[in-house]
Amino acid sequence: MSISRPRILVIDDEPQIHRFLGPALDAAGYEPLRADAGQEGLRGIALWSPDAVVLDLGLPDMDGKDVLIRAREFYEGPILILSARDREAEKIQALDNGANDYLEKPFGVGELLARLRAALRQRASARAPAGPIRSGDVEIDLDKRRVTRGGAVVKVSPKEYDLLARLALGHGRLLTHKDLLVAVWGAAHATDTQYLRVFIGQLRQKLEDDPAQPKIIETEPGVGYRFISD
Amino acid sequence: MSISRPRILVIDDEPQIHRFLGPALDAAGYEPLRADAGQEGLRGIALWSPDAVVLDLGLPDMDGKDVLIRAREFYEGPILILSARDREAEKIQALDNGANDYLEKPFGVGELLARLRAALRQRASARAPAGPIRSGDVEIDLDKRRVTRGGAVVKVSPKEYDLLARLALGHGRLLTHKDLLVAVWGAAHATDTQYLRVFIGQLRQKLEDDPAQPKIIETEPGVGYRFISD
DNA sequence: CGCGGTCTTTACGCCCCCCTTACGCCTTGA
DNA sequence: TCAAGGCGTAAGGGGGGCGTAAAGACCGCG
Repeated sequence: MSISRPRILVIDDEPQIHRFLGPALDAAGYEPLRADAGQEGLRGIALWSPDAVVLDLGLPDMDGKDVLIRAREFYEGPILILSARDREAEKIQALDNGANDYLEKPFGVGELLARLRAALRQRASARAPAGPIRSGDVEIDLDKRRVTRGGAVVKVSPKEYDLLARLALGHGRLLTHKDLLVAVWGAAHATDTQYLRVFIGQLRQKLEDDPAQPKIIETEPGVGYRFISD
Repeated sequence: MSISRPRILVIDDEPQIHRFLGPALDAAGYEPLRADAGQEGLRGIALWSPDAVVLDLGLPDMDGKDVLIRAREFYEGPILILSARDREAEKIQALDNGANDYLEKPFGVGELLARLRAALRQRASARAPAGPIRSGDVEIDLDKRRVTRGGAVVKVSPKEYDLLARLALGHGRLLTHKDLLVAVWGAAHATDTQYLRVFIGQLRQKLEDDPAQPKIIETEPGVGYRFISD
């Protein structure tokens, strides 16, 4: 059983949805996260790796269907769809695109929470272990959004933290340049690998014993980077 | 992965439901099983261990809610609830009693099938992912994109890795020169077999005990190469 | 308006990866 | 026995990716 509360990312452009869903999730023992558009939502999934996602299909910047498809390329957790429309074809399409459930608006918040519980239940065993991620004397506490080294707090800028968090969530898996760029800078900068070189360098200066011989953030030439955790 | 068609048990006392759901499931590639009452349904789950269950809450002999609870004592597969009533409290109760999904009647058969696919899908993806591929003391972890030999990490370049991964995925099958060249270098270099000789040689230098007597990557003269896995 | 921190952009040297060429060995068949 | 072709190995050169430094741009703040 994890110590921290399950994180639920709500992707919706309507403020009133957030206004009543946020407190409801909070009261039900979850930690609500908020995104108001598709791009922001995708970055939220990549950066925070929530335990479940609630996605409204009607978004201002991109089609909710595409958000779903893109999210499924790297996210395996439960995704619940909200939609005002009740066309059956849309339901079928969403479910076949990887959605776990589909609710029509207006919906009862009790039903939403119940469906969320049902979706989380079957993923319960597959949940990522909570707590800080360690690599040598470096600790990354995703809940507190804090990085320490040998117990002392390391000052990291927002972008540095986002990049480090995304790497740490990989758990030794290789993350491609594109993965990292899209997660931290958005899809518009998916090829600006120079950003990565600069920020990876800065992180190594702050975290590695010998930045020229990195042991925490490894380079996989031509492909990407990986975070080595204990 | 089962070869036979997924078995779907439908527990419902209304003949017309079976009459149109049975053929629909059959046409969608499933093997429909039928039960007309609660007791019979529970026996069916225990005897046939279906891949999923569709359960109507309105049954003649016992409350559908109790069928659900009893079923969950020994059955872990997906259970979809059907119900004529649309009381939210009933939905919540059913979902919290272990149901995976809940549909109100009347429902579209397309939606039911889509929700069934969604429920079966995440069950399939919950299976353990394939582990690393082994050959002697060499391990190739396709998930982490990492190659080790006797536990130590082996440095491989992108092209070397692509080639090795393609070979390893063959699982002992012979892969022709053309197969490998197209996979790694693209169709434009489908005849540059010298590329293969060089890179196969480099891989053998890094992986084989005696590169002159290869045991991991075998040569099939004039045809191609094969990867020998345990 | 000035200032500090952060992000972006440019510049540059180094190293490694990929491709290429060369050559010797082996097998095959005339 | 000799020629031919496929295979394996070695070595070098060109190009591009990587790391690093540092300057310029863009904030929020006082």
